[in-house]
Amino acid sequence: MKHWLMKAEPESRIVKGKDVKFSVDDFESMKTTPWEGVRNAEARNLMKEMQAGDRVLFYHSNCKNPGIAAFAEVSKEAYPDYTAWDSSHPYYDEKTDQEKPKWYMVDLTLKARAEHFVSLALLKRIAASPSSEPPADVEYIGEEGVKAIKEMALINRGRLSVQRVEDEAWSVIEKLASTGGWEDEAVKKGKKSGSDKSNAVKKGQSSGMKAKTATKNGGEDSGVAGDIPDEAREDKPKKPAAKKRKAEDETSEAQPLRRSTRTRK
DNA sequence: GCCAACGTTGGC
DNA sequence: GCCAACGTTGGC
Repeated sequence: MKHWLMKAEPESRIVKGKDVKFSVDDFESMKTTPWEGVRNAEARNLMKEMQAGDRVLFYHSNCKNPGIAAFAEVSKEAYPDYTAWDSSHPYYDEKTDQEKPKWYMVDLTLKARAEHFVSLALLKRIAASPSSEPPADVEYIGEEGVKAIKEMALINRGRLSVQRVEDEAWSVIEKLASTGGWEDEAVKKGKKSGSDKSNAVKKGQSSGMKAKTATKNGGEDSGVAGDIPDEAREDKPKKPAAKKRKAEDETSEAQPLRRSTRTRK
């Protein structure tokens, strides 16, 4: 079984007139969701490698408090991302069609929220230890744990929205998420980390990575308010729309047309 | 909102 | 195939 990390944006964002927001609350309410909208070749190729049962870290990206919010699993292996040929979809890609799908997605099923939100700030703080000696508050991860974190793509390859997570890193994250023990630097309301275990997830969403538009039923935020401590919530103004990434794939399929990003010069 | 890092485009 | 210019990601 392999492990992965997939990014989603917890904050609203309008793309082509639609809010592609998708929160963990939504994820939780729908249980299983297609991870549509990935328009990056490397990320797509990684999704094609995923097997049913593989475990996935659900990551909050591009928000005030980025980090790992939940655990999920691959419930359906790669299949064509039909949103690519839906012209009304935010991530419509005019260059592909059903005859030759270029983009793929998998289905993910939420397994559990992280009891303790594992923030990027924490992971970076751990990774910053020159000696690989773990910080005192998370000393239970040991030196090996520090080394595993240092090697995470999340730390050294920031822009990849779908990444492989090595087994050691996976177990360190699991340990952190279930044990806690550090001061959550990102918490705004003064909540501590030790006592509450639900501080983790709040809303997750995907955007640059997965565009989850369809399923939102309107009130995602309201949904699981119960377990969501406010600290984790982020509210940023929505960003301008159309910013999605659409990297072309270089790898496998040949793509006849590529959108030129630099045409506007 | 700013801007660093990094991926991609596309001229040569 | 190299690499400069330019876009985008995404943390801060």
